[in-house]
Amino acid sequence: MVALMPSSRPPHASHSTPTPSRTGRPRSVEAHAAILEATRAALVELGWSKLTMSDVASRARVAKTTLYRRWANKSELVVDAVAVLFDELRLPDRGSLTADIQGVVLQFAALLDRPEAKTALMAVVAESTRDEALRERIRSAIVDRQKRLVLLGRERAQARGELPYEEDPEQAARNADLIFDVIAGAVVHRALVSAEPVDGDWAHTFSLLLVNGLTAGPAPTLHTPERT
Amino acid sequence: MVALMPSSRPPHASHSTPTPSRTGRPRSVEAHAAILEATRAALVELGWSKLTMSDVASRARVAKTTLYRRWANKSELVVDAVAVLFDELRLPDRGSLTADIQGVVLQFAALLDRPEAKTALMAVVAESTRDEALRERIRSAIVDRQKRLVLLGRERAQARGELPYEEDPEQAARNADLIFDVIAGAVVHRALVSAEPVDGDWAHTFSLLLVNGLTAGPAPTLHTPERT
DNA sequence: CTCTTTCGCTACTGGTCGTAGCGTAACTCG
DNA sequence: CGAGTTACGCTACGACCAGTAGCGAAAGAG
Repeated sequence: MVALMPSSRPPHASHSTPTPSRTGRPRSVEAHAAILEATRAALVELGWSKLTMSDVASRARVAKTTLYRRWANKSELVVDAVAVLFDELRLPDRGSLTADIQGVVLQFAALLDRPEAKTALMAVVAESTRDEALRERIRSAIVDRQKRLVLLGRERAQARGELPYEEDPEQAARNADLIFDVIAGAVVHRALVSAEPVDGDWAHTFSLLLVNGLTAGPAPTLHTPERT
Repeated sequence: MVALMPSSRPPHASHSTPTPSRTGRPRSVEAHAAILEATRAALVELGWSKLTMSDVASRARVAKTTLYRRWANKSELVVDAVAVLFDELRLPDRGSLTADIQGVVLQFAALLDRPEAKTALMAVVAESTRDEALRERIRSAIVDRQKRLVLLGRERAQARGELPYEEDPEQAARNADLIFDVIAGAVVHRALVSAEPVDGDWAHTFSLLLVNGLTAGPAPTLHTPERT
């Protein structure tokens, strides 16, 4: 995890620095948890744009100043509040790569159906286009953590003989990133932009498409063609 | 187009209703264009979160009240301001489906690299999770309009014999939607969430993956498997 | 017991949203 | 040309929010 042990240090830390300062009154762990919980509750009721720091503070029975001592702004707080939801994602072992992908797609869709995740995710990504620190926080707290699902899925598929083992580690990493962007991107776009349901049917068709693409061509290697 | 002829009517219209009211002073077309232009400029300089209606008004040399007479809020204004950018997308005819997809992916990536598109797109989608009217406006002004690219690409591929003709029109529509979500979703995720460059190499590998997926299995038909 | 840091509280500045009310400008119709 | 209708620019306003400052008190560490 990233932000469960409130590890003080400079103004706004909340991740990294496992054993930082030692003296003085420690930050309250209960308050930390209460704030994140209150943030999620406020997201459900109010959504991103109408969520206010004062409201979160009063819900968490905490002074508004305490919020600003721990998070620089609304975006960073919301990232931490929502990040933990994504850690609930699991890769089911259903016997085939297609079925595994379908399973995780449905889980991801269920997560995106929760109002607090729905409204927060896109908003913080939007903010991150103009905030390097926020982008890094999203990456470390959410995105990079969930790549585990792709890596695990590939391992299983390789063990089953559904996917070839890749020799070049750089190539393997690029492919994992590609698969991650395709899966996460497609589901998010379907659920939030197209606003159409991600049901078992869609998830199955999509999984089939992806697995076909992965296994048909002999592992698409890089060509570096001319641009536009 | 949707919002070029400022077609008055009730408080906030700006799309639909081609020839509505007839009497009274007509809305200024110059003001309309100036406002959208000013909105884009403000997005470039300030980004979504720091963009204010007052600022847009003064840039467009227009009273703030005029903005509110035409758009209900910031989100709707920004959707109209940004929508026109997406109409510049073209499907190049490069001789093969893979190359065509790669070309449009690179164009889309270039569009998402523009600060005004980058910061606005995710923000309005985030808002739309709690605003049905806004969601509909995004759909009609941006999303549905760009599905033309998928339909055209499929037509060309079918003419070349790269893709089979689909008999069931419902099935064909579902597949087009799927492809649209996969392409747009993957590119957006790569560019804005993973924040990694969408270069010719990535676009080519992705296109290969997608085309393989489309042509390998005999047109993935729906199975409707059990959920989760 | 002292030092250090966090805490809750109050108060404040600077800024935004969105609206109301007014007199004026522009256009249509008869 | 005149009457009716609608948009416009302007000013002012109320409500609300972000983020900060300064205080005394509390909670641990050594």
